Amino acid sequence: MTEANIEIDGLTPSQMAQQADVSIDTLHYYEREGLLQAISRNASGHRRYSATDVAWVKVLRCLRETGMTMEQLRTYCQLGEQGDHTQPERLDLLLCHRSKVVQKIEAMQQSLALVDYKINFYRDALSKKDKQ
Amino acid sequence: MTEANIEIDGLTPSQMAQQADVSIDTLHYYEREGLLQAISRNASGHRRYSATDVAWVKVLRCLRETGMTMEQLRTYCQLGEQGDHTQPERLDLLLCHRSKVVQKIEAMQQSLALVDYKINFYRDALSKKDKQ
DNA sequence: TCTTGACCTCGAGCGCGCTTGGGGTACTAG
DNA sequence: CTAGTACCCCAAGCGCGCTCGAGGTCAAGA
Repeated sequence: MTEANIEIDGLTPSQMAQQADVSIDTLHYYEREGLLQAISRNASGHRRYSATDVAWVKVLRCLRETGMTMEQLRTYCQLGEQGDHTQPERLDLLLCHRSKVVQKIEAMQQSLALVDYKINFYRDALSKKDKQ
Repeated sequence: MTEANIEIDGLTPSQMAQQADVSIDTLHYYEREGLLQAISRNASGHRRYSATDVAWVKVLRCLRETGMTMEQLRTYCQLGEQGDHTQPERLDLLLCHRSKVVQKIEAMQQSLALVDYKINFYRDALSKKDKQ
């Protein structure tokens, strides 16, 4: 396939994997787990991903990397499929996630402070040694 | 054992677990993995932890929670045991970890921005619906 | 004396999020 | 016609960081 008709045909699995920065296996896994809906197929049954799919997988990765579990992600997807009337629940889910992310960032920053403290300790110790 | 002689005898495993906010199993695991050195024992072979042990486990947890692997933690401990001449290596290890933590915090903040974007999207959508 | 409960050791098991292996199909270039 | 490559599906496997279970010791309290 040439690059010319990507917009019409969609991305091949390997192109998609590259664009979304995940492995093909992970894409299959997400599909199995209900995180990706109705990926279109070409005549020979091979997947063809759309630009929307790319964007969605990036969102999924973003949520995953900030600690959202597969379970929660599945819930979020299912709510999306049920239509606009689930928006309040989706908002709740995101607010809940948001607060966890904020907590994590704060925890990381605290830990960073300890790491910095230790770094300074070693720097001091080493600079004193140098002087001797 | 009364609380009176903790300073002399050290903390029991359950006291230690509570203080350091980890399970007894985790303490044993860390010991097995070489992250805790020479935990003292009482006459009947039961562990008695010192205040230093508490502090050290807290450091370990802090590093673990910011993504340092058991492997790296083990290296760090082993360097510590080898004496002061390993301080430069320990400093390197912490600097390396520090930069990873900074990266993670930045990634989390980026993800947070996306989550906020989506939160605002739902809020807008819902407030528009309310007006109708 | 008996029970209870906290501790001991060792090895196996678990949960999560992928990842890999095996066996098959389909299109393309030489 | 053949080889190569990209894909398909399914089920099993893996790596990490714990966590649990079984079977035993020990000491205090009823």
